Amino acid sequence: MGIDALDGRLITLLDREPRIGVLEASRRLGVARGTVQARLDRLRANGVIRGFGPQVDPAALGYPVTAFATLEIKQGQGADVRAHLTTVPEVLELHTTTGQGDMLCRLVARSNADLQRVIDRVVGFDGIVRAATAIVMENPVPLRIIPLVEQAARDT
Amino acid sequence: MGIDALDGRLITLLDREPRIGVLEASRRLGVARGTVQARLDRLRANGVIRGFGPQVDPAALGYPVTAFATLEIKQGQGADVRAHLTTVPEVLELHTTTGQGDMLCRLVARSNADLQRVIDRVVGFDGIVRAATAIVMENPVPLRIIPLVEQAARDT
DNA sequence: CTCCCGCTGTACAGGCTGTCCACTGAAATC
DNA sequence: GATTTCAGTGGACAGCCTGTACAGCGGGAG
Repeated sequence: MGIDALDGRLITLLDREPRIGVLEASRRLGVARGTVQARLDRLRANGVIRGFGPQVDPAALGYPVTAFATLEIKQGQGADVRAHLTTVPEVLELHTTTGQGDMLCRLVARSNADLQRVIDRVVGFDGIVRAATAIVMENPVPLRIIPLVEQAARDT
Repeated sequence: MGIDALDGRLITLLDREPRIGVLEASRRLGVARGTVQARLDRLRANGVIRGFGPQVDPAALGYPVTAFATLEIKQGQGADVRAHLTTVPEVLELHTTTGQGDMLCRLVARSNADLQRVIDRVVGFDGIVRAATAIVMENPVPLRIIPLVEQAARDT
């Protein structure tokens, strides 16, 4: 169920150079091509690797502003709020968290001014009682997974 | 600088089926292969597509618990705190936000009990004054980008 | 009206993928 | 100690895709 050192090295390698392909990866790792192929198949089957979709940068799309909004939800309105937020393209992510009907969502906007429009659209819904927004100024640690992969590989 | 409808369709297609490759994509989109190749090159050059790295699921690695922690930082300790959090593998993401020395980070852990260990490690650092943690219960909208891509393509 | 740019269709060589097989070595089982 | 099982190895094959190049075409900009 976990991953071993070879799995870890493989994932790390693919993360750094996704274009290399199975054959080149086997050369870099010093194993047979079939081994890499089998490992990859297993990692995908186990759900460890979900896929190799394109990583799109919202900033390059014209949405350089990121914010996190904490939403307080009226009792029993959870499903409606979820459905509402799903329809807003600027909502990149939504979580329900511990606490009284709280949700946390990640937003992007074209500018600080545009963020106001997005927030209005997000909170302009009956089930939402209150919202607190934190605008992101810096991103010292962009979403990463490699350190965790190496930790998981070490634990084996 | 923006993207057009074809770019949008291409990104959406690659997001759904990353394995298809340039030739198959050109067939699906009804354009010449060279066009897809040129579009992809441009999207990567513009930074719209950062890469095609593997999408790893922390839960499948043995870290099914996610939490968000808001940290209050002592004046002038920002850099030190960043350096500290960078060394914690369970910190997947770190942002500095508006407000007095506030940071927001995403954490994962092996269990709710293990989350305590992670939090202790995160906040066990001088520059951190206070921490508030919200544990994720559900994830109704997983990190997504396609709706935004389609919106950006429409705006052209 | 003309230039420029992007798209098309085509061509070519090279390399990679998917798949199969027999062999080896080590760990687990009896 | 002998055997079964499993993962990895090295090799082979056909098929397809990639990277690259080039000439022709059409529309938009000047």
